[in-house]
Amino acid sequence: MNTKKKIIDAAIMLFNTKGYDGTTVREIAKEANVNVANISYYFSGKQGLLEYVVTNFLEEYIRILESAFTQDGLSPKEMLLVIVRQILHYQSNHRQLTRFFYREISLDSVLIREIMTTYLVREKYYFQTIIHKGIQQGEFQKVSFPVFMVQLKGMLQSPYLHAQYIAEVLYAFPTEPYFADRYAKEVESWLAHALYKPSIVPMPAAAQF
Amino acid sequence: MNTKKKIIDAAIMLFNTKGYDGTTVREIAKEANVNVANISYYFSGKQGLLEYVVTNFLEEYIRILESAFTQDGLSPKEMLLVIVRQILHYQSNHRQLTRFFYREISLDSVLIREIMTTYLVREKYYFQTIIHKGIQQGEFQKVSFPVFMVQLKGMLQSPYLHAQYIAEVLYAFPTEPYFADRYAKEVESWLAHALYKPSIVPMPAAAQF
Amino acid sequence: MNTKKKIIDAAIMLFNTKGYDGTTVREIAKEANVNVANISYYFSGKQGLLEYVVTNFLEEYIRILESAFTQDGLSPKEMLLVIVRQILHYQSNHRQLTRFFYREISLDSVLIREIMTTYLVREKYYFQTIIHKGIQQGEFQKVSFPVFMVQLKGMLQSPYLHAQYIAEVLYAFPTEPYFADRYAKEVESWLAHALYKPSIVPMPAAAQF
Amino acid sequence: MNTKKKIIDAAIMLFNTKGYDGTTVREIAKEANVNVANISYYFSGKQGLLEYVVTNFLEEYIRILESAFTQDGLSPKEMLLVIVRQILHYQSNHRQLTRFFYREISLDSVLIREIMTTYLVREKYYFQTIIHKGIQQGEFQKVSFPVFMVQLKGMLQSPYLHAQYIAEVLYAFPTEPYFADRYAKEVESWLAHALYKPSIVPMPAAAQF
DNA sequence: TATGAATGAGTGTTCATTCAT
DNA sequence: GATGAATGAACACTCATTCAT
Repeated sequence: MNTKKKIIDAAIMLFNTKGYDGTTVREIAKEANVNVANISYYFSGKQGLLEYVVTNFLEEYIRILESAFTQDGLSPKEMLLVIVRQILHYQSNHRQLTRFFYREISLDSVLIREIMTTYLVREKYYFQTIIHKGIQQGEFQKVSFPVFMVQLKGMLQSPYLHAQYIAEVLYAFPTEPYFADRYAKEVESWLAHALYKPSIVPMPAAAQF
Repeated sequence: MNTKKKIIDAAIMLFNTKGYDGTTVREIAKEANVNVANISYYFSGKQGLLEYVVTNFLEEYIRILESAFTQDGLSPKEMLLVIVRQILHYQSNHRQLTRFFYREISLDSVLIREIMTTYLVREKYYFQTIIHKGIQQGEFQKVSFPVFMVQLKGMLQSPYLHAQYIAEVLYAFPTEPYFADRYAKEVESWLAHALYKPSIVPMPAAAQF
Repeated sequence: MNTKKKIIDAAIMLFNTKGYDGTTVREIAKEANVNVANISYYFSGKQGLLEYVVTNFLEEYIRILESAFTQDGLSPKEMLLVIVRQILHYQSNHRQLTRFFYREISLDSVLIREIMTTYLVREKYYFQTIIHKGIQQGEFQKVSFPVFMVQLKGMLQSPYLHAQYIAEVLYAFPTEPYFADRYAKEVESWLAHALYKPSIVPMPAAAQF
Repeated sequence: MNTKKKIIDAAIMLFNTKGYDGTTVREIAKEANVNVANISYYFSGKQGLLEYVVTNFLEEYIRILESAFTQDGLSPKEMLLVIVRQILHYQSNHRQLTRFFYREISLDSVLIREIMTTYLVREKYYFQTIIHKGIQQGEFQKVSFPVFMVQLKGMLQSPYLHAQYIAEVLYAFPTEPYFADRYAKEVESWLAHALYKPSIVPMPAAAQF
């Protein structure tokens, strides 16, 4: 494996474990088994490494939204479902990066925010368009978009932000399919409950057991 | 205002804004308008200050659970509702502390975790007992407790973890009653949907508009 | 016991154990069970406490020299013997202070030196006068005074400077009479050998066993 | 000259002048004309620098003992004489290090002591073996080994511990050959007097003038 | 006399980064 | 590309001391 990749992997692992400020470039270099100076060489410093990692995550995240959004023949309901499923899937394949990202982005770091804003505005555009279309087409109820988005984000990020709590207090295993599937079902159930017109509300997920 | 209190307030503000590792004791001292040495004098160092702040938050949080739990004549459903409302209320009165706490606790800091574990285990006990009682009494459906807890935490914490996003991207105002009330209603709606027996599921909150 | 005395005792103990620079006023105050501010109050600071302690030691030390020097009817030989015995006796009654003093005085501290010089010059005067008188009167051989003084100081101070070494490596007990007496005899034996005219050289102490 | 060496030299000079605790790393760095961080870089901190310097001194010291000890054809008397002369010679070539070392070792620093003990035990072994052999072979009188060692150490170290006193009070010059030679002769004279069988006691050194 | 609160200066150490090789 | 040496700035913390009470 090449130096650049080794640095990225080590950085994601350590940023996740100890936070960005709590991680030193020397730790990253040691974990990656490369010389410290390479971090400045490849990413022009620690900040650059963070931006690289964050940007990569966001690129992929937006790609998911975009691809579902531009897919033909999908109703708003189906589109939303595809997005939620793919996001959950992508996140579970990049657990460390996801967890780090969701924690660190809430920091008021000016530099990170400049990168973030672009992507978050695009994210908002996609979701808002889908929701509005769904309401116009009568598929969705009239919901408050901000409230819906905050709830959705909470639902999607919670298993990652509480990864340690889940394992050490609840004794559940977020990495195993059972928990992930069960959680995904509940999210979809909430989605149906919160958005869909009453006529089409399915039985709550919990009631299916 | 006395020195100790000034330090605590400045610390909560800065920890929230820049994270624990991203905040220096000198910044805290400057913000609090006191001498740096006082932080070590009163809290035996930066780490001690963090522990003090975190412990205080948890004490209050557990007190809410405990008080609802020991209140006579409440059904599981009512108990849960009281708890959720009081937590949301307490959180909105301590926005900065709440936001900082929910972000920072996910870090693998050994020292913090020792404090955390005690409280989280107690928190689990209260919720688990309520849920189990509700199921036994036929008020609640049979739900997976871990999955429920992760969802609940996501719901309760999301407005704080995304405070900046809400303000700067969604242009909503989490500090104003409208958003808070609306959000609280949706959380209660989700709670009803996820937990209550189908027969008693109310119309979705969104449908009421 | 009053505050001042408690501070002095604690200071001597700690200065001896950890050195002057290695001891903090807070440690002294804690050991003495008094408030820190009292040290500044009674001795105008740490430096003042040191000077007080050192001065006291030197006062007593010079008093021994003076008293033997002004005693009537003593030959130089007898005078020297009285002095050596009394110094050894005084030192063994103030082990910690002695040990600390002999170590710390070699430091090039300007402030301490000002105090020291006065006393050391007087010390030199007494010894030099005795030695010269002894030589003139034919009791002593013609010795180099500086060389003699350096040797004498080495002999007198060695058990204190190597207190720990004696106990932990040689497994001897400098505090017990046996070692002290034996050591005193050897010092006197060396004194006789180094100073006295050949005709009056006694059998070496060691040969008496 | 390279950075590491420059730091060592500056440290020895300053440790000798102001003591270990009285010297700051910044002073060392300034004296050595290097950046402060280099001290941590090369010696992992101030304590490490001390250990490095002390260890080096002890290594050389033990080497002297060992080399005389393993030299063929030397009687105990000759062996002791060789050792004493070489130690005095080595010390006079490393005056600052010697002086600092003899002063600082008497401090009860735990870390330093761990290093010391090993070497001091070996030192004891060499001297004890020589003395015992000398007694068995009838060359030496029966002396108390601990008392002898304490006297010997006093004799060997005194010129260094009182360097300043010698210069500023006695107006002698310990660095010049005259004083050093004269002092060495007296030490050897004491050695002969204290150890050798009466039949072979030479005239006291002082009597030769 | 005696004290707890508070301070400014200075402590050893660690930081991300640079640069010649 | 990659490295070890070196740096200046910043870090948390401790120091002796002061002062109102």
